Amino acid sequence: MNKNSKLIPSMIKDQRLIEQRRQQIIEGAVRLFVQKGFHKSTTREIARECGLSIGTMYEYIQTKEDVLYLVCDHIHSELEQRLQESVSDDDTGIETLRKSLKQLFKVMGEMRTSVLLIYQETKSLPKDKMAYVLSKEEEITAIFERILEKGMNDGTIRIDPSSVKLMAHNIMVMGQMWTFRHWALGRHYDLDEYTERQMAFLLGEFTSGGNRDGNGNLST
Amino acid sequence: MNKNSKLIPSMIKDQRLIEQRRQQIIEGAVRLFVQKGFHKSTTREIARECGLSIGTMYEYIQTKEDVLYLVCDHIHSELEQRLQESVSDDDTGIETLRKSLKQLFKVMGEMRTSVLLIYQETKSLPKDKMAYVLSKEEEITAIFERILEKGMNDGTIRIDPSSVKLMAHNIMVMGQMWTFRHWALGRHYDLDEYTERQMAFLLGEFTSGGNRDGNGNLST
Amino acid sequence: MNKNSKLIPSMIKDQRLIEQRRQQIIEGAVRLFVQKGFHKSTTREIARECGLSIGTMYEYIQTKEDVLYLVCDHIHSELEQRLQESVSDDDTGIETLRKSLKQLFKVMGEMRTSVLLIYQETKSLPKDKMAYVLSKEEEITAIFERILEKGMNDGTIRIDPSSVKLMAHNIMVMGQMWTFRHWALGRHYDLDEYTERQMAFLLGEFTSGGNRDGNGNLST
Amino acid sequence: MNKNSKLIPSMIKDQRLIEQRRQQIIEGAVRLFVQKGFHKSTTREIARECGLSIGTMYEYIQTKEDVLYLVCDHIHSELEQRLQESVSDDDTGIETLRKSLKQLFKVMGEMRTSVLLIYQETKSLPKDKMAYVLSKEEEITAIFERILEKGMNDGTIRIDPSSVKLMAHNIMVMGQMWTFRHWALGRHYDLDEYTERQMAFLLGEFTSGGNRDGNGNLST
DNA sequence: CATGAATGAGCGTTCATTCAT
DNA sequence: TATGAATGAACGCTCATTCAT
Repeated sequence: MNKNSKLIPSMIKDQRLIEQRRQQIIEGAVRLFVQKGFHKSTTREIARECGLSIGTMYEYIQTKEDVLYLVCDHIHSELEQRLQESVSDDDTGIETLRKSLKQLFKVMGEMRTSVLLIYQETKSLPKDKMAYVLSKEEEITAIFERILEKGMNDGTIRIDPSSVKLMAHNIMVMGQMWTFRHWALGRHYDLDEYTERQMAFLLGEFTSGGNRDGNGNLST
Repeated sequence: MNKNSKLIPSMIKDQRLIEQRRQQIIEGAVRLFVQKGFHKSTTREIARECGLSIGTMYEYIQTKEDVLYLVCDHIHSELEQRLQESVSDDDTGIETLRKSLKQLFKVMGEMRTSVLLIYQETKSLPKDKMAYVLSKEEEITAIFERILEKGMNDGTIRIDPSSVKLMAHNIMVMGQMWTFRHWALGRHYDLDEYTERQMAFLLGEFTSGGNRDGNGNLST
Repeated sequence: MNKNSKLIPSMIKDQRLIEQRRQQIIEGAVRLFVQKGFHKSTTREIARECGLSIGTMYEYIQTKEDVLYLVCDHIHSELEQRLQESVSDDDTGIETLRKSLKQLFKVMGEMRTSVLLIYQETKSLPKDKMAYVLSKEEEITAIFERILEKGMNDGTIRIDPSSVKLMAHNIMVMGQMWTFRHWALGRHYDLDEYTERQMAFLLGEFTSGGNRDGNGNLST
Repeated sequence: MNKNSKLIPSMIKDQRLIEQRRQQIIEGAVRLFVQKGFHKSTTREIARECGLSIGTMYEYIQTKEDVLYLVCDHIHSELEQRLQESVSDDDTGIETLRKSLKQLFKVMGEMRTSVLLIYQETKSLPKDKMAYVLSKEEEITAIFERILEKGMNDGTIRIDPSSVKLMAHNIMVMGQMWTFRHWALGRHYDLDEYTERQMAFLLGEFTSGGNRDGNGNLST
């Protein structure tokens, strides 16, 4: 992608090759980082896992942190794409929400370890790259904001407008929770149970109104 | 504390001194880790920040990771204690919940950077220490489990019994969210708004019943 | 050599280069260890003496102890080879013994400081490496066992069969003695005198019979 | 002993106490050094093993190497004394030799690990202390020189006068051999066999004459 | 384009020794 | 005399990065 070409200069001219090699790097690095974490993985190990020589790898990146950025960006992209897939213009707001939530939990189940990875290692990114990754996180969150707004517009979702952003974040966090609290949640719930319960929790809020006061009472 | 004395042996005999120096280490390390993170802080920097020589610091710990454990354990302890403070036997379940949630968000506001720290660095702990820290995290979560159960027993909270654990985790995560999503949330909400909205969200669930199906509809 | 490649892994792929650099390391290390001993030599000093950077040196070894092993093994190999050279199938047993003893003392004279080195530092080797070095020491000793047996078979050497092993060890020790007692012996004897006297001592035993009892009397 | 008091100054005035504490240090240190060697034993460990605090220990020594010296000197003294015990003016030369050799091997059997210790660690002593220890080694060797001379004078031992020193060293080395080659010798001989064979070897030489030429032939 | 040997600053950790109490 | 907490120079070793081939 062009943005990466700008954020991460390469010594190589052939854009095709860059794309291909970076894909290799991402795949190897994800495998390794999921196992050992970013800090405990050496550049040599990353290169070996990618099937590249260390010298060749460095033709396509500038620093080890670039690898982490590539990885985070890739996972985010996959996440975004798969969430976007579940959104259809033909559905009502609540219907879209229902489908996208299902998809969210499904995807979090399937990408559990890699989502956990970006969750834990984003902070190791250099300032500029981190800002980029966080902005992507916000974009993904915005998918849910738009769904909520759609539901508000078509009357299928009731929610205080100023809470839309927050609820979108809540949704995202409930998805990620499955990855970063799996050590505890996984002992008590399987993904289906988790999905059903969290959806009930969220959808209850959106259908009952979200017009409650701080005490949980419906405002009149 | 005795547990630390067992988990982290010291060369020093005087228990008082160990307690005092470790407190020094924790304070210095928190300051530094919040600024630079665990991995980018060197042992020499930690020692300097604590006002100890590197040699002296190592009389009170065994490895750099021990410092991280000390820090995590300390923050957890403070967290637990402050949450526990807000729990009174005299209140009804829902009342206790309301107070403890208020306290949760208040504490997360005040300890934001240090809670974020343990949140991000726990994974860098060695296996045995990490297990210990996670078990503490579960203990804290259990505070909310007990509150929810109390409310169920006195009829002030309605919730599916099998969802108690999950909701306790949801509560904890909503608290921590303020620290790890503050980069986004902080631009749109202040802590009071955040508190009020999240409490409304949670208390709505608990008072309306939690007897909804996966579509958010109240079961009949 | 293959055995070293297995005992001491290297990060470098080119076997030629490994051989060459390890030779460099051995030469520098012997020079240094002879001067200062193993413990007082730092890895940086070793590297400097070898003409390598510390990083480069560590591409060819894993630990400082590996250097010691390389050194011990090299000296042993040279020792073994030079002793083996003096053994010819065409000579009688006693003749072979005479020649090999001469060679032994000659070599001990020429390799005095380096033999002293392995003699003093072998004990600093890690368990597995030490076992290997000691087994090599036994192999070298076995050279003399075989010579004695040859002489027994062709009737030129008389010795109690059960003393063969011991006498082989005695021979080896008389060789090494020149290195580790040189501080005293060297003040009274030169190498030629030492050689002649020790040979007379040993050969006297082997020609007169070795059939004496514990009192030194010839058994009848 | 006075010599130690001069070689190793102490902060303490009371000579009795010095003697006693140093005995403590020697006993603890020998135990430790035999197990782990000098270099791998820390001063803290030595102090603990002696039942002294590190501070107290340092009141009676100046450096860690002093401990090694104390140990070497002590073992040497015991060795010397026990050898001296076996020498009686009433016996003939050959008789004295026979008894002292028996005692030598007996003592080497009993003090095997500690003799090995001084044998391996003497080289780690600082120059001046090492010279002192080596001079002690020579003194002990001189015991055998005197025995051999006695036998030459009373006609019970035949040996080339210029070989006396060498044979005394040979005797000493045959004694020490039991300690530093025990890893190999011990698999084939027990101490009694070793003693008998080595005595036969030595006594054969001394009774047959030692008047052989470099080829082992008796000179006419 | 690809390679991998070379580099050295910098890391975590140790431990002989001191000295205030 | 006895103590043990404090010290910091120095150690062995790592690893991201470079660059000659």
